[in-house]
Amino acid sequence: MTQDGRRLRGLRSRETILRQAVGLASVEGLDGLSLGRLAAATGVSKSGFFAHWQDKEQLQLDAVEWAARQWAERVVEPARRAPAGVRRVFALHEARLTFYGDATLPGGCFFFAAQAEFDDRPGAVRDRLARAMRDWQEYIRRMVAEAVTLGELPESVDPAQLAYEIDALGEMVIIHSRLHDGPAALLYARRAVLQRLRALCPDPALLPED
Amino acid sequence: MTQDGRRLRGLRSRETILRQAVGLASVEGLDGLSLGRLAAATGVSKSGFFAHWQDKEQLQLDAVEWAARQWAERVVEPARRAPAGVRRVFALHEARLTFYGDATLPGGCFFFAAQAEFDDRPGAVRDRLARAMRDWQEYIRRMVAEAVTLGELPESVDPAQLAYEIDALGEMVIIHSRLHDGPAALLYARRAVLQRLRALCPDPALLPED
DNA sequence: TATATGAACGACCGGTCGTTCGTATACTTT
DNA sequence: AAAGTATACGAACGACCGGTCGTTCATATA
Repeated sequence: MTQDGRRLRGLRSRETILRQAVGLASVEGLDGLSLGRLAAATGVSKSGFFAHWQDKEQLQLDAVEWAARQWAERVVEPARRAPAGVRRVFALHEARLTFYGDATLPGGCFFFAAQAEFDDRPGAVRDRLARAMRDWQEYIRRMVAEAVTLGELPESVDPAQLAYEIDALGEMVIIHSRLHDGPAALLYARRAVLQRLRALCPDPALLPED
Repeated sequence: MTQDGRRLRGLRSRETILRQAVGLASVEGLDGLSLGRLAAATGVSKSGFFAHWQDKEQLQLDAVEWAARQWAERVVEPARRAPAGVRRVFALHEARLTFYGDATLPGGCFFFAAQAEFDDRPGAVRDRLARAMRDWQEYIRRMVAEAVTLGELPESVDPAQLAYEIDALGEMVIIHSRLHDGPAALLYARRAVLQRLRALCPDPALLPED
């Protein structure tokens, strides 16, 4: 397995293409993104794609994979630096809002655009997106359950219920900020989850006041 | 300006086309919907559309109008039968969930699909969708403010904040139910708003327990 | 040095897109 | 009855779609 400049070059452009694809897909959707426009944006010829992927769907699947990795690095990982329990739950929510606020992706959120597009379109991409959503939802639930175990949230809390609320309040920032409220949507989403957690937590001092 | 049979026929097919267009757009998006598929679904020839609309964008704008009227009839209007105040706020939320649960539109929600598609695409359609969203958000705020006036919600409530929460928790039912939770998403959304309102309301007995 | 391989290209395929045009027909107005 | 108008059609358009093809070039291996 010696070093091969060709493969290295290939990996590099593969990475470049996927990064561009995720960015563009956050705006135009994963299917709305055409190979022609992606080619223009990356400087690669349209036919050059097919040296890396056998068809558009394979590229889409790899784009989902890339976006999932980015989400793990930029949202999940930073939140792990907060102490376990209710603070980590809120840190997860805040990390997402920071990710949105930083405008890392031009369209705001890859998964929002992709899921809205594929929720009614059966196929491998939809299945992969559904899995990503399940994993994410499952992760929030686990953080909530951990907070319950630590006594920082009451036993009466249903982790699935709270996970839905946190995700919904966070995700809708995309539409609201772009189409209506502007940056205020970030504040609404932040405050909604914060006050919800503070109301539940036996020791609200663990969380910021506002 | 009598309604001759000729014009009547025109109005009828216009209505048929718009109904179909809104239904299809709730699945494939407002732009993802192609005139060819719309023609196949309505039995009208592709070129026949141009007797009613000068181009696709005009049809899209009329589709938004049609969807807004449907929303007013199926969501806003039913909620007006509930007594003003916090009960009407919750009735509004419940009417939306009923609309979703009844699967009136095959894709769940026209506005969700359309807004996710157009939030980054400047133009007349985006502006019209933004106005629809502003009106809807404004309406929720007014209902919340009314509840405050009636003393059924505390003065400390920020109507814009609460309106964001109610809309976000309701809207995300579309993605969650289709891609992840199934019907449970409806329950999560219902309970989230119900408990939020009950916690705020000085007289929780105005609202159902669960 | 000779051979093999991966990356990338330009040209081109059949098909679908939104749109235009000319035409036919049914109804309304004069 | 004649003229005008609204509805709808089929044929055809240029642009773009995803995808295939044969080829070139740089690099790696024998």
